[in-house]
Amino acid sequence: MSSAAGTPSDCGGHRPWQSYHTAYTNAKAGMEGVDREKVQKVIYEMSKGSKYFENEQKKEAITKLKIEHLRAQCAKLTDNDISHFQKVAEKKILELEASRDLSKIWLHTDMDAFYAAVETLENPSLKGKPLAVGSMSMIATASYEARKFGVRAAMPGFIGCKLCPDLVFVRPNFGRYTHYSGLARKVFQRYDPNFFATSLDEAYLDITEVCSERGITGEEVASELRDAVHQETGLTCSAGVAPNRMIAKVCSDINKPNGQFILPNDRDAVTTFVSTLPIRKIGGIGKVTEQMLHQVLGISTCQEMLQKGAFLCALFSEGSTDFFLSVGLGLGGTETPEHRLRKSMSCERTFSATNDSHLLFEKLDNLAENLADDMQKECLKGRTLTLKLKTAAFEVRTRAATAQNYISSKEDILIYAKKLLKAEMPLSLRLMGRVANVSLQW
DNA sequence: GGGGGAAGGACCC
DNA sequence: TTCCAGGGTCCTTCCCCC
Repeated sequence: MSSAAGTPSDCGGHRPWQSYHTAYTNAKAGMEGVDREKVQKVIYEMSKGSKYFENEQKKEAITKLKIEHLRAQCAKLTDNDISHFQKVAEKKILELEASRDLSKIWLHTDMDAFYAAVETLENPSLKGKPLAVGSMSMIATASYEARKFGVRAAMPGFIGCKLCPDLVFVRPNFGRYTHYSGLARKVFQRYDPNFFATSLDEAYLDITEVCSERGITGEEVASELRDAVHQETGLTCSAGVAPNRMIAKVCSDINKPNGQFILPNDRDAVTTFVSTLPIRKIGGIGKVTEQMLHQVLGISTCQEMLQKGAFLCALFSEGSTDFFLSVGLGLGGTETPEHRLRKSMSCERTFSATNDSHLLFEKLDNLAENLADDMQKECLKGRTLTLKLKTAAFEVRTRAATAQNYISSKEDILIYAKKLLKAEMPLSLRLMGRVANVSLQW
């Protein structure tokens, strides 16, 4: 059995931890020099045998089936099919290429280990310590000192403790983060009044105008902006500058923390950049898509999307294909999207698993109250009430009901939520939550 | 066929 | 000791009804 290193056939061998990939296995900034193998092993040892682990395996198996299905479809393609789809792909690539816009300069900023940095700023005694913002069940952000041990966001705290016994925990304090986020956004505003934030610590700025008005380069704007953010907040951030948002986001990660990377508005520079760029770096390509593209078509880098264009056209929907080929060409959004309204509001809580129906209905009552409060604060009403359940085995179920009229009160929410929960009884749950498809009340 | 509703997933921070 | 979150968006598939 001598297959190429790193191929799927390595799975399930004498080093089972190598095939156990969680959301946080992927390398992140600050994780260089971490003994990946050792970290993997700890994660695996602490996870195996748990209900969570079993559910992950079940999901893995489903992904494998999907991959098998795609491979079978691929094998069925005749030479005729392939040359047909080759033409389709070539036409599509030409169209996409024609739409390339190199006239805009986009900047993506990302605060460095934001929550952890804020906590350290507020409590200097934390400085230099491996810090996790979160709890034993989940880490929201890890400081760079903690990342050296393999600790990172989206990892449960108890595993973080095992990797780094001196890990210090701080509970998230969203009020603080919102405050500092506001200070940073004031700076962003000076460079692009229409900037848009994607979270408390990330934003996209169209700096085309500042650059031309002040006769400065994107690089100069980036360092000036990062200085200003540091001045105003005491926090550092990283930045990426590129002709579109997709690439700018990738660039902001390259010299993290407290760094920047500039890609010039030049077609060759962009295509060279994506020629070796791993597809997983692209926003929207996650663990599953990465596996599918790699294990079915052998695609690892963005450029390989173009080489396999015919197969992408043959196997995936038009929307997916357009996206994949755009990635291959290094294309991304260049126009500021219009402001979008919120589409849903939700509230969910995890608790120790129980099948006590009295307790479950009590929790439902609390959730309904919280959700109603939140909705009324923002003057929102919704029509579709979705009850989300997570069983003791980590299986997620959603059950939805649509009301005649728009609702927002606790009582109205409960009418539908109780009905949906009753229909599922009896069962043992560890999480309950609700999502309401909302519409703005005028 | 198309639109709306329901269920499930992928993905992001 | 603890034992894998909570807030979103968008997409696909299926089904029903017009």
